Amino acid sequence: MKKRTTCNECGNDNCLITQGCFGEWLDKISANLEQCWYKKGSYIFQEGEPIYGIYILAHGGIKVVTTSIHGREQIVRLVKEGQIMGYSGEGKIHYQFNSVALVDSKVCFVDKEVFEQICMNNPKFAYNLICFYGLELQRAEMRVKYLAQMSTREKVAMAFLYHYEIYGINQSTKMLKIPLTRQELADIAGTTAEQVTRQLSEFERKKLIARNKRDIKILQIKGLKAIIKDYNNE
Amino acid sequence: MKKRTTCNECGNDNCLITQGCFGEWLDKISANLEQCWYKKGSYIFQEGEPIYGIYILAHGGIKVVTTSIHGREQIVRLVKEGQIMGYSGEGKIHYQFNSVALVDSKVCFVDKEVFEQICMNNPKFAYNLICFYGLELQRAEMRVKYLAQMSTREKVAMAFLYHYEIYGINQSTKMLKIPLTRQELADIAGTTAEQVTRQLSEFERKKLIARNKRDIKILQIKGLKAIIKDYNNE
DNA sequence: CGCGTCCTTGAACCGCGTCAAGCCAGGTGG
DNA sequence: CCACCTGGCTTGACGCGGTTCAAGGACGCG
Repeated sequence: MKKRTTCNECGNDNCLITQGCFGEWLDKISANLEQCWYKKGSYIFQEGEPIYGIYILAHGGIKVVTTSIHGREQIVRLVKEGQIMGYSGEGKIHYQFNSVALVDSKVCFVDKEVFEQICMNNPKFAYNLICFYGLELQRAEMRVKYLAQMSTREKVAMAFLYHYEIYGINQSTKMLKIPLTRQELADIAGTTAEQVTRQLSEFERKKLIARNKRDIKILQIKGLKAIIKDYNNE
Repeated sequence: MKKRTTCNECGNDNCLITQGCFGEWLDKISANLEQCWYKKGSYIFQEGEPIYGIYILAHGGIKVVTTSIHGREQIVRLVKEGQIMGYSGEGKIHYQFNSVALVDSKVCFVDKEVFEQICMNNPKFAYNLICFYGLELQRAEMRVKYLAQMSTREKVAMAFLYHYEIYGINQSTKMLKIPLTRQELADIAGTTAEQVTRQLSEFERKKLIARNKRDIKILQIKGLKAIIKDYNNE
């Protein structure tokens, strides 16, 4: 087991905790935090399990995914470092989704009651969280729109850009930081792996991307965005 | 212009404000609240407009909708009385959606700065809002899953149940409280009005619903839910 | 080397979106 | 009162995009 870090030591600038909680509260949270490392492919939580608290992704990458209709999977969200997952207010008491590590990941867990206390006593944290949820909700609503109405080509481009926005690229190689399989891209786009392959071949022919074995390099972000007529980033 | 009501007089049990704010804050909010009545079909806000604050639906029904890809519209959310719409944290400064009254509606508006103050000084309100957003986010993510993978029949059943869950039925007539056109149902389901008609005929043949002119009566909720294999309400 | 996994490409089927025509109810005006 | 028009609803026929099925290649691992 690797070494445990406190919130003060963590150094993750994007963490909602360290951005919104200060002083003694940081110590209190650190004392009540559980940290776990998950190997690539392992589950953080699964559909149907009771909800005991929230998870914060400290390091790595995670997909939130549903075991799904007609045997297919659907990735409903990609989680970025510092973001929260698995909490849903007081209404639901069981997870509706699975959460799977895309790469080896470090995750912090906060108990439900502690979480409520943090919200009630750290207004800055609560406000930041409200903003985060607001944005995430908008993103989800945009995805509702996209999935409902786009052609396969647009959806694949969209999945690609979504992945790029969340995890970014390795500056030196220009390759996507966290590689996804064709099937995983299809699970984001809401289509099949075959269609993803076809569209990627198409994109390569148009010099928008380059493929080296299984790795993908983005050549023209603008070209990809142009595929989706009304894509907006702002 | 109809009479203005304060938060103390409003009597809406579901309002996030009255559930989470108390005493002098209720007075302060009332003093800073703008109330407007919107006729059926008119816009509360439109895509591209700057965001000055948040809207709370006091009475009526509202759809959040996008002018959309390939000329079609997509309803991304139905808003219930007491719920919040139009806020998205500090990142976005323009609305990404249109908001349209489904029936004559009364809406309260709170300025951005006032809203931030409310969040920072009413922990109960902030916590409730976090829970609300968490639930709404889950709902949106479920819709991502549904739209991406369901057949048209399932999507229409889904749209129907969604509408039913949000606005409910008139207890005496058993008709849906807020009637939607075929096109609006299609805009929820992510399909066309023709498909909605076909599926409704099908549902009628199976005695799941009854149609009287344009009004729809639900006969068997369970039957509709059964169409969507893994529909869960909990 | 053999096996499993992932990727790629082609071919065939079919669900659903599109187009078109007709129906019904409500509104308006003569 | 009827004639006419308009907007929403219904149903049928057609064609295309995308899913499915199948076969073969590339790569990694024991």
